[in-house]
Amino acid sequence: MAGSKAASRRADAQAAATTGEARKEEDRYVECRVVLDVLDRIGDKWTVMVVGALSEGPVRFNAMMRLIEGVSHRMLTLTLRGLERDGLVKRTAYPTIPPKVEYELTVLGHSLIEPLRSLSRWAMQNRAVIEQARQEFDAGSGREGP
Amino acid sequence: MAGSKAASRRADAQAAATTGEARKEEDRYVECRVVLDVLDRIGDKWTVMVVGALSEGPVRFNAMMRLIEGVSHRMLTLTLRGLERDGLVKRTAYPTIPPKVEYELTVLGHSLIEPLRSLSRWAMQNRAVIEQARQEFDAGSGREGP
DNA sequence: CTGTATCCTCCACGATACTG
DNA sequence: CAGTATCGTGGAGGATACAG
Repeated sequence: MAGSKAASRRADAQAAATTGEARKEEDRYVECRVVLDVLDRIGDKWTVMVVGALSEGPVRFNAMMRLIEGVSHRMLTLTLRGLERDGLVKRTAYPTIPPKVEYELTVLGHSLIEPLRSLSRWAMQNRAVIEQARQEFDAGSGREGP
Repeated sequence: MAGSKAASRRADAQAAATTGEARKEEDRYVECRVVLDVLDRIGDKWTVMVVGALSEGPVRFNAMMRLIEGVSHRMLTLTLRGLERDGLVKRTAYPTIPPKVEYELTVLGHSLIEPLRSLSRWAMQNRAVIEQARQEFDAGSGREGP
């Protein structure tokens, strides 16, 4: 059957752009790409912590440094740059001495919190089940015969 | 204010376990850990694709290999192991010749799709805004004076 | 205080080959 | 067909030093 291979999806969809089938294929393809794109950003450990830290208001650079505990100077900078680039975080520099820079979530940034909470809820609800599954798996792997 | 540093949260919460303040602190700490734990699993590129591939029914190993396009033999195995270990995927081996192994989402695995869709929706709704933000950022960085 | 650049380490992942 | 083991490498991320 044509179109079963991901590599050919775009071509297939283009060749038969009017078909409902092809549109569905193409939609799934695009959706996957987009989700992956988002996950590349927010699936990152530090990004989650930064968003969490900013969720209740503006925070200064050094404050976050202390708040997040374990993040390196470099990674915090990079993470904030990434978020700023994507329009999720607003950076405000006050030209004082010493310099003072505040970071805060944009409207877009805040809107991300909701779906993130969705994941959070799932995680909290199922952490016990998962933990148990892990233990059973680790116990069962290696001795299933005599 | 005591407890502002993440490193001391556990100790603080323990020391004043009955305080509402401390409980809130501790809750946030645990929630963060748990979300990070989940993200370590599902934030991964291949994991998302695997869950997607399995979302509509059981699939055999080689079928996924072809379905996912780009995943290596090794990574697919590792990803599936991880998901199986966490109880998100069920592995069924038929002792035929040649061997036939089917993977499918467990109930727990299916329940993950919902929050994943939540993210997906967000991503689809805001991809244009994000893309524009990126272009503006990339354009603005480097020439903001003359 | 905030930001950038440099070096260096380590491990995640792909390629490959072998077994059941 | 499915799974495991081994090796080689690119790049992510920490440490550090310096600049504005």
